Amino acid sequence: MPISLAKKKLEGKDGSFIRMQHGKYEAISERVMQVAREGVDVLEQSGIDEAFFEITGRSGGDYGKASSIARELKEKILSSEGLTSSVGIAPSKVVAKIASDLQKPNGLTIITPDETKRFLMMLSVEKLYGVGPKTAQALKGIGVETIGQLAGQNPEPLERLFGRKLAVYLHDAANGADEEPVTEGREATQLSRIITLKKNTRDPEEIFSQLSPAIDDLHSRLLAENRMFRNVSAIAILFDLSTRTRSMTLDAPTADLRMLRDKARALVRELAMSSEKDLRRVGVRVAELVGAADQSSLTEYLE
DNA sequence: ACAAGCGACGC
DNA sequence: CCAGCTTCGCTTGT
Repeated sequence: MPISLAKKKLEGKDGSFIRMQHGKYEAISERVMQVAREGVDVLEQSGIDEAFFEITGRSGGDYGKASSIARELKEKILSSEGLTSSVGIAPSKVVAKIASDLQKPNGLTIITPDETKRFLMMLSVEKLYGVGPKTAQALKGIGVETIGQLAGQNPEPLERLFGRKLAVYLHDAANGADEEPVTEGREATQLSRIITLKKNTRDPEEIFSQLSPAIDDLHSRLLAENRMFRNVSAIAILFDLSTRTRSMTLDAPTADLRMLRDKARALVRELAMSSEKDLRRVGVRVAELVGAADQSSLTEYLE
């Protein structure tokens, strides 16, 4: 059954993409999402300034109705926050996403099920969400540059090139057969901080001292969210932009700052000493987070 | 099954 | 474009 979806982007009144301090941006984005939530069935925030909406229920699958809903939404965001937004309505998330990018400042683009195939056909494969430079290059290697060409490919050779998951996704998406549901946002599964070193170096002490404030910052974020971690990583980006990581999993989740600092220090040391090249950026990451609402799962570890 | 490491993508 | 931050899939090893 056809589904209507939309996605919006925060724009200034003049249509320019707004830039401002981080906290402020997040606060505004949150208010916009709040406004939007009232007018849709399901809202899936993706990134700071975008969201997918499910409005099949409210529109009854009628694209005319869907477009009035979108117009109301845009109007509400404009009057309450002074921001324009660009919206795409389509039968699937992939197509809605492309549609929303089509007319940039203050746009509203509708692609009905009938139009979907034709709409996709002539577009470059890079327009597909999930297809970046590497995948596009690989596709070009087998003579595929448009979504139409991709739609006509056999799944098998694609699978050899890209693996099962991506191959199936590419095939479905190109054929407008993507049926990814719009899902309410989940909690983050990992948190990280990364910094750029003042000078490229591989001296462990120097690196750790520059990383130190970021570790503390990460920890306060954890505290603020009342969550614990069970996995710690150190991340290094070398001068040639390649990435190295060292990670370790703990026996049980913790939120202890000392633990975080000690593990991070050891991991950074390992990274720095095993690297043949100087490091350009370093970071720390915590993963396998368990939250306050999830605190009961702690008992599972103890049993 | 789990852990570690890497790379690609996107905002 | 870059920096900073997420998420996911794949591969290898135990």
